Amino acid sequence: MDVKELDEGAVSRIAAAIGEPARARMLYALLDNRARTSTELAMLADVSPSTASVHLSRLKTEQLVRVLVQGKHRYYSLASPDVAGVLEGLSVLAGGSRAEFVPNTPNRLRAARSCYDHLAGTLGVLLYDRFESTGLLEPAPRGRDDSRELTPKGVKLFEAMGVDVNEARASRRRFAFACLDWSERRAHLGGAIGAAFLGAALKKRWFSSVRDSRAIVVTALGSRELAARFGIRV
Amino acid sequence: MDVKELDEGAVSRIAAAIGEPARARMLYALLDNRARTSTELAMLADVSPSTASVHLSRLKTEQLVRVLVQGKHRYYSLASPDVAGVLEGLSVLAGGSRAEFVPNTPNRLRAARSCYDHLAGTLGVLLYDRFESTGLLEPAPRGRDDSRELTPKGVKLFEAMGVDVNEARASRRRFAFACLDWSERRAHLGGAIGAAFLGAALKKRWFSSVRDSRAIVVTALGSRELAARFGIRV
DNA sequence: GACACGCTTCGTCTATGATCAAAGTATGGA
DNA sequence: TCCATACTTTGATCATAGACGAAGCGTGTC
Repeated sequence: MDVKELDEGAVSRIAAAIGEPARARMLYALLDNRARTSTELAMLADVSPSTASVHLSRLKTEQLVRVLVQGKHRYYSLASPDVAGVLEGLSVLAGGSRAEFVPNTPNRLRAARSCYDHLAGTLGVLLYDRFESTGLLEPAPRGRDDSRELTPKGVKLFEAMGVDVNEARASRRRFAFACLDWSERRAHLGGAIGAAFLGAALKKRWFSSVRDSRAIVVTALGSRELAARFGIRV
Repeated sequence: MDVKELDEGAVSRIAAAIGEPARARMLYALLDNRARTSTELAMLADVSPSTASVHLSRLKTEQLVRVLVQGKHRYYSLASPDVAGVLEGLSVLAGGSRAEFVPNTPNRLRAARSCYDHLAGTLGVLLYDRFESTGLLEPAPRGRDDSRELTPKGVKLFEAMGVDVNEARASRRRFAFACLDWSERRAHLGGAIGAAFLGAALKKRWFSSVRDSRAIVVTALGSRELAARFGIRV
């Protein structure tokens, strides 16, 4: 705990805000990192628009969500990765005693997990850093601050490993963005291209997902290929 | 999210259990990793014993606490490090917009934080592993499963760096135990000796604490001393 | 200006949960 | 066996919060 005395009142208000089933449904609906309108969230939470409005007001007051007003629409999204982290932590608790299976492989090979459908964790962060430092990834010329774009070199290498970059680009979701990793406190690659990368790596058996877990393991083949193609040693 | 569909009902019940101020006070009182009796928690939460009993029953039902019965006493403690992690996450949210100051030093020098009063985070885990692998730390011959003991070699090295091992042993708290680090999912050194180690390292300026944060930075001196005395490179 | 849509606010009703005192149960010590 | 202590259970009371329909407000389109 920080030296400052904790305000349990603030903590309990936040927890209570999450603790109402309708609000919980709204928050978890926002975990996919998309903004949603009040009406959408009302439907997802299975409450009337007026009820949803009051709930969203409460979530906003507790700084769990933020709202972007565009004309008559109000787009709600999670306020921060910290909020996502707490929701994730709570979902781990809700998962009960199903302890995560930890395979008997070296830790460095396991320090990854999937974040929704892309790679997070220590490995995800490492790969993101290397993509940027080796000139495969760069800030997108326009769009949100965290938007990213593949360089021509990056397109080439991703295509070479089996990622259909154009398909990822054509996707309705964001192409690439720096998804702040909660546990690592740094960014990993989110968006359609992040998902495509993970999908291709799994398909080529560079990575292996651990059963009943979001943990991702790098295979021996994956180590070799990442070193040879991307200059990344894991 | 795991492939399995999340049970928002379970999540909201857990969050609601935390969300009542009296229960929140009890949970945070348990964050120091000590077991406390029902009567103690009633006082800490400022409610009557009967109210406390009902609240503790609720926390037990949601698997946030566990109870050890000894005679007529019931000792409550947090059920798991995951629970502590969620409480920590909620306290971060409750801290509001006071973003953690991130100094412009290499990440590997910052990957540590204090857990209560001992060292956690990546560095804490690394040190723990090295203490064990270099024969400074071993499972305690008796006591709880997670109890640890310094070997004679360990005592010598800790004394040499300024840690009063006997004072730590005489402390009313546990001497040493494997404190499961939530973010790293592995153990770091908890207990009086863990606190003494961190205290000595700070005093000798091997480590430096980051203002307004629980982050701990390894100094250049610290890197050298850890390498020379413990064979640990960070 | 009129109309439709998205969303908020208001008023009301109902269910739920926190509270404690009193009574009950289990344990330990004399 | 009796008494004290720790804790639980029960019953009653009260406050709070979630629910929605109706009305109101702001925005966009024609």
